Amino acid sequence: MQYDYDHFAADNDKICEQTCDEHEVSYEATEKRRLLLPNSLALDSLTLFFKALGDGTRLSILLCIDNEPMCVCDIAETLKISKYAVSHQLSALRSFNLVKYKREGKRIFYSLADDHVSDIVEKALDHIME
Amino acid sequence: MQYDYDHFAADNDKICEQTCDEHEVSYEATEKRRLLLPNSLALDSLTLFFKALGDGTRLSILLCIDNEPMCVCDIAETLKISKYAVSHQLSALRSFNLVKYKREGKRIFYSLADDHVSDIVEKALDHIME
DNA sequence: AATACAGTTGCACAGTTGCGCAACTGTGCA
DNA sequence: TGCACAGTTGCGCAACTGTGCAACTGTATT
Repeated sequence: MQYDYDHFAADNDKICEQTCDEHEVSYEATEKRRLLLPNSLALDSLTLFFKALGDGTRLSILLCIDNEPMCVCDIAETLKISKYAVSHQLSALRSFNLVKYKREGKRIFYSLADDHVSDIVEKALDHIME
Repeated sequence: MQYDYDHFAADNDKICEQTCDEHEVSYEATEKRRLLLPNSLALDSLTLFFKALGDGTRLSILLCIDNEPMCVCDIAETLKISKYAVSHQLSALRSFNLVKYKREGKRIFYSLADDHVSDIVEKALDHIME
């Protein structure tokens, strides 16, 4: 997970030959959608958000701790993946404010940062199921 | 965009030493959530769905054609990216049933396959904005 | 103090992804 | 039929990503 905020700003100039005639693109944006114009910061945040969910390991970790706070060790055990993978991905999710955590003795319990993730997963699932 | 449906099934066995004691993970899944157990097919579809949205080019294409159907050429012009990039990414979005299209003369007009995408983007935006 | 366990992190590397290019298909016009 | 435009696609490469390993930190127990 890298934060390529300048991915878009880069070389907008040297676009190859594209000569479609009519460019009266109306682009009537809604209030919110106006924030998501090309190259906007909001678009980048949104991309990063979906990118965070767009990985099997991260997504199953999120679903895993949605029920109840869990420690790294139990997450690894439940999902049958190594503690290294879990820890790496939790650090990615942390840097994204998608999870919160608190230490209890030797264990560190992770849980979802807020309800948005569950909501969005739910909605996405509706889409998948048609 | 690759369809690594067996990514999870692979080597579940050789997990490294992880010896956290209590594994009474209750896992009280909701009706829908039950579909998303680790290694399930639904989880993979969900991952692929978010992966599709987790790219700046694809996401801005989707937002672009959300307002009105657009041809490849105009999308490229509007977003200031090459027609190759647009075409490659549209093919990814197509293979995911996120867009539909119809030919009109030489042009091919792309539009969103359904309303779910807009909804989900809207919700995700709420999350981003806190 | 020493030991053990839970978790993190920098590095390395295999695997993946995005897209430019050249070459292609499909459509319409002269 | 030939040409021009709109769009697609296989290949290749640079850039990125996921995770195992070794080495580390933090906490608790002896």
